[in-house]
Amino acid sequence: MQIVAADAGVATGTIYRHFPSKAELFATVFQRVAGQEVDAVAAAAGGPDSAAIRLQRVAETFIQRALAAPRLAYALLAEPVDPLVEAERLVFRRTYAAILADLVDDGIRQAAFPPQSPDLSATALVGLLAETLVGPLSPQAADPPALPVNEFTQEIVALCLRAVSARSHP
Amino acid sequence: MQIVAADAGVATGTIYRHFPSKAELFATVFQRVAGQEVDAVAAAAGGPDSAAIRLQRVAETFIQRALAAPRLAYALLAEPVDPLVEAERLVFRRTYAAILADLVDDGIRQAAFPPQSPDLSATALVGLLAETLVGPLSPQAADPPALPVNEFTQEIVALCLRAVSARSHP
DNA sequence: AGGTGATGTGAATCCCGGTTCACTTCTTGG
DNA sequence: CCAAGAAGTGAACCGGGATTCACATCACCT
Repeated sequence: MQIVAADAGVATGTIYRHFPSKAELFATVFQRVAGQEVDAVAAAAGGPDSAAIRLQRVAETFIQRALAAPRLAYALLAEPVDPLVEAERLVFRRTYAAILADLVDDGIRQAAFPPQSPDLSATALVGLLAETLVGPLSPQAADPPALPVNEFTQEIVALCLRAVSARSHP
Repeated sequence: MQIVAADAGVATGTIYRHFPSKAELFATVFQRVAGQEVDAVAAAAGGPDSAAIRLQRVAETFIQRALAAPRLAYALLAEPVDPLVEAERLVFRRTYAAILADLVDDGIRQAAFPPQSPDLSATALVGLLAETLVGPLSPQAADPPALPVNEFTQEIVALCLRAVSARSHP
């Protein structure tokens, strides 16, 4: 809190005129920033295109934004935080999942995707995206990425699309 | 530490005869327990069967063990922990990923799976499994599961298999 | 101008639980 | 049976950092 106050150019006590506790301050910040990310992804999920195309766009948006702001993405996805912030993170992930669930639902209705639980598939996609990104984002993991960014993105997109699409050989 | 000591029937100081700090004690416990889980999954990954069948077995093993010991699974996968334990968790996830990467690699060589980065796909599978399970495992989330256990398991297995398998319509 | 409430200040407080340590008790090899 | 070291004890210590609060300043209204 000392550092936050100094950074903001105010005294420590001043923070407590606006936020009841460190946890709530951090949760509020998380909420705002996460909201912007959600908005970007929600925008990518819209449009008149097929579910597959929209899913591709969502995944690309998610990945590109994460790679463009790795520290932020790491904070939003994986950094250890207060329980109150962790609760906010859960909401954040659920919101992503809700967007994806709608998308998957559309795909099923268009018969582009086979029957499946939209909620479960959406959750799986969130986990898939988050886990594949946490590696490269992790601040100390400075080892050079195994794949060039473009290939990396396309691989993950392919995984997402396959996961919810029909297989050739059941 | 007080509680751990009381639980173990020893004095607090005694713990420090065996472990240099709380973090290292917890990390050691995590390591041991995680090791058992990894062994179980590694066993499921072996055998003479096709990569797809083995992947199915791995996923089923992972899911069933998690659902059988939800609290433990939650602790291993998602519960907030000391940084040192978090590092152990990273190793744990990487170990799972390594097992799966071998499996995916086999599948590609058998031409059962299309070309893809085994490491990336394996990481994706770990994320997919972890995220779909964290919901039901989360201790406070006592809402009745949307799907019966069997269907839940089969859905997740299907997602895993599809994610690494060929699609009918590219 | 004067009063009143909101806002700012930052050193001091307070709390919490991990860790220590002087002492006791057990174990083991000679 | 006796050192001498290992293991056990638990009350007290201690550090760190979030939070408080008595006081100063500001903004705004009459």
